[in-house]
This record gives sequence, C-alpha cells and structure tokens, in this order.
Amino acid sequence: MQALSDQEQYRRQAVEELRSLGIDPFPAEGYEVDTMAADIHRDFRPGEARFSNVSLAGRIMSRRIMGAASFAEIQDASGRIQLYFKRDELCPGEDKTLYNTVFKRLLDIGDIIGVKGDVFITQMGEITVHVREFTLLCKALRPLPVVKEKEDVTFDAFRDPELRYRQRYVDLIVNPEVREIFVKRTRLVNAMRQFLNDRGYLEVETPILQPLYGGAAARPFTTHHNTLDMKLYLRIANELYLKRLIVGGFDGVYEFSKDFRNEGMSRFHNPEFTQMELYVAYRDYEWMMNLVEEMVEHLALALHGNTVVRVGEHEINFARPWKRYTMYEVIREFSGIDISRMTEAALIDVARDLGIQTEAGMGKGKLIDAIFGEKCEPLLIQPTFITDYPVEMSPLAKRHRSAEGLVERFEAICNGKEICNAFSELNDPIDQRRRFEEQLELGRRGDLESMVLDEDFLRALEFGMPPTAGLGIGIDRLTMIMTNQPSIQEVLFFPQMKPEIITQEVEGNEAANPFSQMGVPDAWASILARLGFSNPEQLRKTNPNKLFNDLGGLRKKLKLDIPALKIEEIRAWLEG
RNA sequence: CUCUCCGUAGCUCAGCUGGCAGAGCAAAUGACUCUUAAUCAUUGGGUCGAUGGUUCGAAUCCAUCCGGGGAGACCA
Repeated sequence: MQALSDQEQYRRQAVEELRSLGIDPFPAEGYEVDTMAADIHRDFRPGEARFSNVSLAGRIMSRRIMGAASFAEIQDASGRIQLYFKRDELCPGEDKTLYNTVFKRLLDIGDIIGVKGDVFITQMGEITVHVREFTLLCKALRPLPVVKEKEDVTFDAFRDPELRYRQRYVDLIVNPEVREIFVKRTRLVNAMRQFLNDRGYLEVETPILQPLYGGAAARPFTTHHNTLDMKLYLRIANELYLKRLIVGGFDGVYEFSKDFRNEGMSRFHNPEFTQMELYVAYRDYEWMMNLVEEMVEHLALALHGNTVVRVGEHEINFARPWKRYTMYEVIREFSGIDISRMTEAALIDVARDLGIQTEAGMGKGKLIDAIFGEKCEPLLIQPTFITDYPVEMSPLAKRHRSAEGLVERFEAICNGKEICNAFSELNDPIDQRRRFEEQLELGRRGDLESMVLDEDFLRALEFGMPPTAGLGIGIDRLTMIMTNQPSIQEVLFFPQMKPEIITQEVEGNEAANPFSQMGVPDAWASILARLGFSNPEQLRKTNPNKLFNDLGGLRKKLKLDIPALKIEEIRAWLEG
C-alpha cells in the first residue's frame, strides 16, 4: 500500500466499507439501460410521460453536494447528463446510510453507476434525471483528472501529450473532442469501404508476416518463427500480394492494412500505420486518378457534408477536378529549373545549388524526389496530382506510354504531404526483373531502402497479369486532414512510445535473487523485481542509463537506506 | 542522430536574482434540500525526472543521463 497516493488509499478503503455494507463494488450482473444521455437532451419536453421512468448508466464526472440533496453528472457513451439525488426520497425511513454513507462518502468521481428515475428541468433550467434508485456498477480505484468548464472556458484541461497518449483511456473519458476524432476516423474508413464495395471490389486479407518484404522503399522490422526457424519480416506494403491476386483472376481487390516501417518517428510517421491499397484490372493510372478524386470528395462530403475542410490555417477544397502537374512541370514551376533532360551528375549539382544534401547512394530517382520534396511538396496545399515520375524511383510502375524515361505514376499531395500513391502497374516480367536488379545495385551502393528481388512475384507475373491500376492511400494522413489534427499521434489510439516503467507491488520473497549471478546485491534485486524485472535476460536488454535513472528514483521514493548506485556498477551487471 | 523547450501534489500550474516546497481543482472531516468551475470552514497530501558536482545551504547554478513536446536529418 506504500506506493499508493492518499486518494487511492481512500478509494480502496471505500471498497472494503462497501463490502461490509453488503454492496459489491464490482458486481457481476449487467445493468438494463433503456436511455442514453443524448436521447434525453434531444427529445425531452416537459410534461411528457416518455421519460418518466428511465434507466441509464455511466461514469460520475462531477458532484455538488448540498447536505440532504446533491447534483452529479454522469457520462455515458453519448455524453453527459445531470442527476439529482435527494436523501429523504432515497432513504424514506430512519436509516439514511444509502445516501449519507454510500452516495456521499463511498462514491467518487470516476465510479460507474446505474440510475433509474424521471426527467425534469431544474430551477436553473437544466435537464436532469431525478434519481429514485441507484446501483454501483464499478468502483474506480484511481482518481480521474477533473476538467471543468464554464462559458466555453476549460479549466485544468488534461493536455499533456505524454499522459494523453500513454493513458488514452483517461484522455477519452475527459476529452470528448478526442473521442470525436476517432469516431470520424471510423466513419471515414466505413465510407471508403462502402465506396469500394459499391463498385464491386473484393476486400481481402494478405500476410503481415512475410519471408521477403517488398512493394515500397522502406526498411522493415524483422521477427523470427520458431518452428520454421526462419527470419520473417513485417510487411511494409501489400502491393506484391495483391497483384498476385490480380494474376489469380480477381479483377478488383483492396485491403485496409496495417503496415510497418522501421524508420524515424515524427508527427507524420508512426512505426505502424494504416494504408488502403486497391488494384483494379484493365484500368490505368488516368482512370485511377479520377477514382481518387471522386472517392476523396465523397469522403469529405460523408464526414462534413461539404467539400471544403478547414485544416490549420487553410481551407482545403476537395471538389473535383483537382489540379494536375507532371513531376517535371511542378519542379519547373516552383524552382524555375528544367530537369527533364539532366544526367545524374547534373542533378547532383542542381540539388547542391538548392541547398539539398546529397549522398553517394542516391540515384536519379532519389535526387529528383529530394528536389521535389524540398521545393514543391510543402507548397501544395490544395489537393494536387503529380504525375509521370522518373523510372528510377518507381520500380513497380509501368513505363510511360509516350514519354521516355518516365513511368505512369501519380501521387496526390494535400496540405503539403502525400496522401496517396498510384500507378499503372508494371506487368512485363522481364522489365520487372531488370528493375529489381537495378534496385539490388542501389542496395549495393548503400541504399538501405532499396527493394529486394522477389522470385515468386516474378513467377506470378510470368503467368500474365492484366493491365492493372494500383493505389495506396494513407488512412492516418487522410484522417489527420479530415479531422484537422497536426500530428499522427492524435489519430492513432495508441501511438508508439518508449516503454514506461510501471512499478509493481512485490510480495516479500526477498530470499530469491534471480540476478545474483550478474553480481546484483540482494538489496537491489528486490527493487528490480518492483520495476517488473524477473529474469537476467530481461535486464540485459535494458538501457543501463534508464535503469540507473529508475533505480535512483525508487531509492529516493522508498527512502532506502542504501547508497546510490554508480552507472559503472549497472554496466558491470549487464555485461557480467 | 542534431538543435530547442519542458519535467514540481491525483490534474493544471506558480516558485528558478540559491535561504523552511506553494496555489486552484481533486481528496479527507464538518455545514448546507434546485446546484452547476456550487458555496463556507478545517485538514492531509511531494522520487521538485535521476545521478554527480559547485556551495555553509540546490526545486533553483553546472555536467551527464532518463522521459516527453517542437523543429530538423533520415524517411512517405
């Protein structure tokens, strides 16, 4: 109990007191709910019988106790509603325990209760449930941050991003606008799925664990399968599997997929993210551009009833048609330089002149991409298609039907960021093999993201794939735009973060020291156990500096009478 | 990986020209029968992120480290 705050201790005591009064703080049975808070706010009219006996359930969010009568608010999935409790109605006889002790003293903000009663309007004009009967459904052992509001001013808002992301459940309880972001995200996905189903495309699922990774330029995560004793990769894209399905005779397949890329993290990049990839046979990239315009316009309308969406300082209009530039055109437009006939060496000079860092591993494609990313992309706020990329940066796209050295590819840029990427898919297996081999060469030059050669995919292409248009659209980034959020962490329930150490209560089995062989003294072994370490392997994987920091913290907190550790001692354990 | 800002009570934050750790909310106890950031009185609550240094004395100054935000690098 030592590690608990005073408020947590009070709540645990309340659990015991409730039990001694014969009230189960965590009852097993369900609670019959027939009304939501929002129903009452929307439909209640004074004098109507319809809300004379309602049953609802939710979490207590605030309380105002005035002796023998009280107001409280509960929050259910639809919102909040005020409750009115009156002692002498809840406890008509001599025994006032239910109100005085159970409600006033043993219930807290954060507890979940069910109530039955009738709806009325208070003297202050607020729609309120007059409680005739209440039931504790779950006692909360931790206090909730209390956020208050008056005349649209919020007090003590729960805003710290670290706490909000690590404890998203708390964020969702106290910040209703956060909840709304995720509801919109799901509505966006549903609208997109409906749009695709209406056109007859088949939603499919393909492997996340792959013996080879491919379909994008990115570094993968690796894992290991014990039975097969082999290395597996987490997919970076689903492209190659979906095209195998087009070979197999489906003529429109799509997948909403979690993809994994082992790269830097930022407000636009999370190690795992969601894409929707779509492949349609007998179509080309021109057709796909029209589909993307139509689909994204449709999503904006489905979410906002309007094609204009406010994003930060900008108003973005998704109404068709969107502006279209070729890659060379847009670079000429924004930098004044015509790079269409330049060699790799000339491009390196251009990049240098524009102040862009170049590296030995960069081929022509990466150089052009760098120039575009630096000089054009951030300036494209309204949805814009960029078409016809250099062949070097698009090893899976079909050569352009008329322009030498280019491929039939487009990206849609919006708010300065790519939201999708699509091409006429390369279906010439001989060309595809050559392009993979060029990627291998880039890999030898040090490009860690170059693609690997997938023999089975080539075999599939050799059986023949119809001309196909393919699309990948980033769901997280689209959601950021559609919900006006500045970072990807705000549209992911649980963004990736460094692990947090949670201290545990440990029973006094100090005799066993699993770390003794590593040279850890018994006194510190029990502290390690508290930090959740149970075996030496676990310990060895830990950053010694962090361990040092955390052990020092616990030593101080528990006021331990042992000298502080030195970082060298911890290093010695981990190496020993 | 680089730069930069931040880390103080359950939450939001003040204190930072070194000198006994503070406020509001939340909590405890009491008063109060339509309140709404309810009100009033009393009380408790702290790994000042960690370690080391400077100092008679460090939340405050310095160094290293941990965690996080922002910007960049890398990258979609």
